[in-house]
Amino acid sequence: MDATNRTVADSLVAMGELLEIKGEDPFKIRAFYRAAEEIGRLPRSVAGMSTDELMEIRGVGKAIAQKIQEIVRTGTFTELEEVRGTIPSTLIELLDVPGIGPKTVNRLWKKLGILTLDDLERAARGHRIRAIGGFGEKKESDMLQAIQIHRSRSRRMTLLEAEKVIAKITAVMQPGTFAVAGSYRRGKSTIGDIDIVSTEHPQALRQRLLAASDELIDEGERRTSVRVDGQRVDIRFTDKRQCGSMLVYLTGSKNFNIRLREIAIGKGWRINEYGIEEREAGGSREYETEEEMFAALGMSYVHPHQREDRGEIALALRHALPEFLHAAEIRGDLHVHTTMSDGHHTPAQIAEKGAQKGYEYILITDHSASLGIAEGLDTAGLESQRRAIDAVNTDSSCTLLHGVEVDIAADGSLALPNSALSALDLVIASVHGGFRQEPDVMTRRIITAIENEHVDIIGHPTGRMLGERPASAMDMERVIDAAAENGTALEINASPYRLDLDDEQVKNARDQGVKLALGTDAHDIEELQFMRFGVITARRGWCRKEDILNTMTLGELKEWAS
DNA sequence: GCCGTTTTCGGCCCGACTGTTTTCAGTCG
Repeated sequence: MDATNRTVADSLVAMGELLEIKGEDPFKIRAFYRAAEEIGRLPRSVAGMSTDELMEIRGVGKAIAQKIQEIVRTGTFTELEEVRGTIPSTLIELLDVPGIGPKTVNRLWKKLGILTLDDLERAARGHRIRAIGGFGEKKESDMLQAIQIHRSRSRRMTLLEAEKVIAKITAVMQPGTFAVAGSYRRGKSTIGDIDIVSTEHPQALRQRLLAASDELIDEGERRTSVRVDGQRVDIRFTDKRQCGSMLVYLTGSKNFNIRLREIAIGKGWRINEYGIEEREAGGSREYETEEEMFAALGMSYVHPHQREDRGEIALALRHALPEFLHAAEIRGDLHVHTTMSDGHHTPAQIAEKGAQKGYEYILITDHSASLGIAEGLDTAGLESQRRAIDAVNTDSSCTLLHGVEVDIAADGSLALPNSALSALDLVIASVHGGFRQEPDVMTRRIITAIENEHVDIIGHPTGRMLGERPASAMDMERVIDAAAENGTALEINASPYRLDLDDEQVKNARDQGVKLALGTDAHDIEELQFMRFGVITARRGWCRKEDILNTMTLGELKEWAS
């Protein structure tokens, strides 16, 4: 995201958090969060936008538009600094502790002078919390436990980690009685917790759930929450007749559900997880499937991958949702390593696995020699690899294309000469070091690579490693424009540790007519299965078949590259 | 603070679960 937009969004969120602690009007607070969210996903930089232009952004009115302009100029805004003068900013950290909200933070601060996590821990250990009205012993010990959980906070799961947790918990559930919902079902790149809908009886499932989990967080008649491998799992119990509304509710996203409920209000209805009620008449309807519920709202079915309130609801109401990419349309993998750099398998083994998967082609892209972390190929190495690939291709239903993943140096130059690159079928260029350059330097570095006529695809464009390394700061709008101008594709790196570009960047690139290339970055033939994560990310980025290089036939792909 | 196919004022999604102040506020998703 643009660095300025990040600053603006962060300031607006900080304002919201401080106002919550202050006890301001919840709707005013939500307005700040909503505006921050919209700014965060905006492809354009807000720097330099006029008040009128800013007010065209959803959730931005005159007041916030002026605050945004002030943040662009000064890095903050007057009201935020004023609130900071009355409410210590350190209190925001306390909001992250599970079970502690703004009201609690306010009282802890005013009554006990608690400003930090350490203050809170000392107060709880010293049994000073229970002295305030409204808090008892249980609350005190819960807080101590919550502080521990917060400190050892397990970061958000990758999709692979989420699948391990899901496998563990659903192993004790009866086949056909459950469905996984939540952000996993929507295919988000990282997952905070697991949500499951179950039609079993809570009491019947209780013992099995306990046996499969580390800890019971809480349980009621309709919901049980447990911890598995340090991660929260919520199981929501429902009747088969209400499965549809429960799945919609539990799948989210939150903003998508809010929009659905607003639509229902316009019709005089109320949506909840049990179905749709008529506000006046009091009648209610149940939906066994999601499809029936969408139909009742007068919309086409919205697939979970699109349920983010990014414009899909308006299209569904007009029955104008496009057909998005399907996994079956993928004809090959466009980023795979072999033993000739840091991969574990030979070209022959990769071709065999590709054939098993029904692929028409796989693009072999070993690292270039400059790269310190991996044994890379120089010009001579590429020539010998060409012979190895030709030999495999004489006898394989899956054609190996010869490419390279050439390193983009700090100044944007490439680690192999153009003469070597021109002999290849396709060239990926990627950044593998110096991730923390100044945004403008990084932007120019990538654009320089995009402008090289031999470069076909920019690999993992932001360099992020989920939970490990943030995306490099750069002006993605300029990168996308340059890719569009030069006909260079951007990669959707399908590795569950990367998923780079992310879904929103994919959508922005797609909207500008940039082609996207799906590559697993496999270093082992088992990792070719990561393609499914790339397909999901492409779908979340609203890609249709024609936006994706990998849906081309071998002939079309060669034609595109030449 | 935002917003408008009843509205420029008066709304703003909806419910589960917990602890504790026994009827509900706070937190969470």
